[in-house]
Parts: sequence; C-alpha cells; structure tokens
Amino acid sequence: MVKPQLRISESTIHRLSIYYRALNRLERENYETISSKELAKREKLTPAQVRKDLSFFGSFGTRGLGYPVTELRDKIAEILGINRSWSVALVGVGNIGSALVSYKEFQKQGFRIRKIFDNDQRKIGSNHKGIIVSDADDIVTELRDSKIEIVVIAVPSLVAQMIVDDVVRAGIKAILNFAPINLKVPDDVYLRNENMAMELEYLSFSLCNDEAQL
Amino acid sequence: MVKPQLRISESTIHRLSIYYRALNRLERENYETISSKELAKREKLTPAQVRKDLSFFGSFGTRGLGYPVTELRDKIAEILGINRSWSVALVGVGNIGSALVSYKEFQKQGFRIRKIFDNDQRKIGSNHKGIIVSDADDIVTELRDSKIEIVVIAVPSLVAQMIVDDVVRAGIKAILNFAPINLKVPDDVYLRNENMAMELEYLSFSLCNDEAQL
DNA sequence: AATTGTGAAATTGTTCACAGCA
DNA sequence: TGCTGTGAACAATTTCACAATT
Repeated sequence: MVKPQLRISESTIHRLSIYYRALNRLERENYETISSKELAKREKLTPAQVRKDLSFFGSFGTRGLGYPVTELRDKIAEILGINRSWSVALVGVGNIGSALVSYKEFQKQGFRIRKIFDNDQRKIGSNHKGIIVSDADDIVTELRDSKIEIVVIAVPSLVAQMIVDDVVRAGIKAILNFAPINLKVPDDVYLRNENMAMELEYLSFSLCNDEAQL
Repeated sequence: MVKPQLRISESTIHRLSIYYRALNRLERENYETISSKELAKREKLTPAQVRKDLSFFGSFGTRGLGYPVTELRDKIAEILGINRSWSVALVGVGNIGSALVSYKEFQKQGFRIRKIFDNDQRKIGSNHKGIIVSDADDIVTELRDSKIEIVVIAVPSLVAQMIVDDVVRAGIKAILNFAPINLKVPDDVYLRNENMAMELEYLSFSLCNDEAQL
C-alpha cells in the first residue's frame, strides 16, 4: 500500500467506510466492476468525489472500465485496517453496552470484544456471550498487559472521565466513547465520540426549519 | 428567533448540540456567563468558531462579558427544536432497539418513544417500558393517523429498505436509521444515519497510520 | 467509447483581526 | 479593559473539465 503523503480528511475516511459497505453489497450482487458514476449514484455522492477519495491512496481503477469490485473492497479494507481483527474491551454493560456485545456489524468487521468491565456488583462475574464481566476497578491492571487495542466506553457521563483516565493509564491508544460528554485524553490517544442523540437533534432542527427550505 | 437567511452547515448544527450539552453542564456548575474563549477551550474548538456559529442565529452575548449560560442554552434548544417534545416510533426491538428504549439521553431531550414495531411474533404484544410492541406489518395504518413525527429504524439491513418504504408511505418526514445501509427516501424526507461501526473503522485507520503522523 | 486520475477552479468552512460596545 | 460580532483573508474540500488510457 502506498502511504499517503498528505493528510487525509475525516470525511474521506468516512466515505471509505461507505464505499466498503457498498462494494460488499455489489459483490453479493455479482458485479465484477463498478464505475465511479454508478457507485456515486448508489451512495448519493458525486463520481468526482469517489475518484478523488480513492486517488489519495493509489490508482485502483482501469480507464474505460471502472474499478474491480472485490479487489477495491479488499484494498479499502487494507487502508482502513479492517483486513485483520482488533481486540476490543468494553466498559459498561448497561443498555448500550449489552447491545454492542451482540452487535453483528462489529464482529463482521473484525472488532472482537474480548474483555468486559462494569462497576455494578450484580454484573461483575456474570457472563455476556462467553465473556465474564470484570470489576471496573481492575481496568488498569487487567488492560496493561493484555492485547487489547481499542476500548469502547459505554458508562454514564458522570463516571466516564474517571474510566477514560484509567484506560489511558493502562496504555490504550484508541477509545470509542458513547457517553454524551467531551472526554479529555492526551494528544497521543485517539478518541472518537458516538453520540446517538446528536442525529436526532439534527432531525429535530430539520423539521423545525422545513418551511425555510421550500 | 431570527430566521437564518443563509444555509446553515451540518457542522454548525452538530456544534450547537455540543454547546447545548456544555451549557447544561456549566449551569450545573453554577456559571452565570461564559466567554467564547472558555467554552471553546472546554470543547476543544476555537473561540472564533463558537462566535461565528452563534452569530448565524442572532446576537446572544454581551461584549466584554460573554454569553449568559442559561439563556444561551435555552436559545440553542429553541434553534434545535428541542425545547418541546417529539413523538418517536421505533421499528425493531433487537439489541440496539431495546437499548434505545431505555436510553436516558433521548428522553432527557424530549424524544419520547410512543410506538414500537417488530416483525418477530415472539416480540409482538410484549411490553417494553410500558409500550406494547405492534406488528411491523401494520406500520402504514398505525402511523398514518398517529402523531408520530420521527421514526427510528433499528432492523437488520436486509429488511430496512422495505420498512423505510412503509414509513414513508405513512407520511413520516424524519427518519433515523441504524442499519448499516444507504436507504432510499424521497427528497422531502429527512434521513440521518447512525453507523456505529464507522467510528471504530476510523480508530482502526488512525492506529494503522499512527507512525505516519509522528 | 467509456471511464479513470488529476490539476485548476469554485465553493464551502474556518480563522483572523479589529471596530464597536458594555 | 474585555469580549462580542463580523467582514475579509485564508484554508480545506468539492467539483469541473480534460488529457490519458484501455
């Protein structure tokens, strides 16, 4: 894989995720090649954008023909780093945490939940899909010498900063946070937020400003 | 409220969501006013961005002093349309659907789940937080004359398009989709996607390209 | 003939810098 | 003096348009 020289934008990466899913679908539909035009149409993007996004990473297409579906899918998997499996720990098995343990899409893309933590005595020791829930107090020691690479935080906002501090102390460099709060982490730690209320708020805004757009 | 003349960008709206949560927190910490500088620092943004975002909707601050916390919070709630309650229906009470029914953040912001649908016979008729699950086959008739304004889709990708077609047929204009697939809706329907795997993929990409950034 | 890959142009979004006000 | 509100400058992203290739 050619290492990109310039900084790749967040939106380009997000669209790679979209292409990846679209290409999987195209493969199931037995397409062998796909043009940027057709791919863009399916995902409501522009052909130029598809081509430019991909061009940051190399030349994967054939002029006059388009892109080879399976090959491009694999190339994107390689770029995103999902052509392998990742060891994930989950902190918090409440509503959202439990849902994530069974979320098929994570497994399908190689994100394997291998450890679960909670601070609720009734949950510690219980079994979730074959994993015994550990005490959240043991996060630092349990993670420090583990092979865990990514931690998903699904605890209430009030305790999220405390938990994330422990996770960072354990040397984890990638965190996905579901608590609706802005967590502080050192510069060398990657933190992404997933706030499910935000998209609902966007819909609410859209509905309220509907007439303005007509 | 002054109606904005120009098109407000998606990122501005998302930041309004962020300001809203930050202001709630500041109110709990008994702040009366907050400067763009301090607010930006807390949320890792720039002061100019905070001021510009807010300026699209009016002048809410006082020069030399900053913004009144509670007043600005309420103003933003008004802009986002979350100073009221919204009637929401949920389709699919699997892993994610069940988590959403109990998700506090939705309720706190006025998103009230009033109807639940599923196509699994074992789930139809069962009770989730006081709501009896209806048959997904009845979506069109049950939604058409209801007061439901927003529909959340948490069904497997394979059936999501079918479901969304029914939802649109019932006259719903705002849909939040959790299925990792690009759904087709008419132009006058607002559709937002929440794809939880995408942020994990972003982390995966970041970890893979880590050395490149040092 | 069709479609990629890509500089250049256009557009959109962010930051600067300062006038204006409390 | 301190901080907002905002036009102008700048930066990033998207789209255009076309040469290159199969």
